[in-house]
Amino acid sequence: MLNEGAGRDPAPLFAALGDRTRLSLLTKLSDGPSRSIAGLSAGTDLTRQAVTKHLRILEAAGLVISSRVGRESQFALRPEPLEELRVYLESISHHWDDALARLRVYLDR
Amino acid sequence: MLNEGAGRDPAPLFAALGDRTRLSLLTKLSDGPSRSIAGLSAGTDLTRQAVTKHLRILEAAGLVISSRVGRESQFALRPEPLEELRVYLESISHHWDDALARLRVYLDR
DNA sequence: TAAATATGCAACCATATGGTTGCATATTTA
DNA sequence: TAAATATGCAACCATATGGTTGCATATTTA
Repeated sequence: MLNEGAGRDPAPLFAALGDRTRLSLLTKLSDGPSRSIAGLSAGTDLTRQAVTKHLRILEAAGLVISSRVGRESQFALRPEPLEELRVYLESISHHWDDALARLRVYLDR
Repeated sequence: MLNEGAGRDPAPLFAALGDRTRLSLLTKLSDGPSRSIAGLSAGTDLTRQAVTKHLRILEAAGLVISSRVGRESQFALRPEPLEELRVYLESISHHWDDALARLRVYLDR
């Protein structure tokens, strides 16, 4: 059986990524330095408050970090969890490939 | 700006993975051949109906495929979407790394 | 200092989500 | 054929989720 891994439960992380708006925010933040809430809200059809909620969810998942700079809140990407998930997905795929290989050996003999 | 990619919107896929029960089902299915609903429900503290709902969600996301065999429904993993997501996560991380590199060049000059 | 800008917080809302129970139906198996 | 097994479908429920509006507060800027 596939080891669930030493890391934390990946489900909440996937859930944090399971929203178009949040993926879009991460994409914007992957583009360069940190941005303010107003900056991230511009161009969206959502209210600033809605965007703020999404940012807090991303922050709770560890996908972004925020810091107050003057009157604005700056958000920046934290890529570590993305890497964690990448490894996790890879482990499932590999485990599946191994299982298929074993099955093939079994069928061919 | 990071290209959203030629593939479909990854948000629904992430959402499908954003649940402990569903991740656990995928893990079980990555272990080997297909299993019936009853087989997948055994050992869970959920009802068979709840597990069925999760399986249908995974199926709608393309993460598993089902086929009726006699009186039972067999479910098997479909690893392709996992690979898609892996690539997607990788692209965000890479994009971020590139942005950081550019920033560094800018600061150092 | 007064006006403008950038947030934070709370209360509310409609709908989605994760589960359950109850009952019908299709296949096997004794 | 009768009992057991494996599902499917529907109706219901409590709570989570994604958004909004309204108003207060902290910083800048003119």
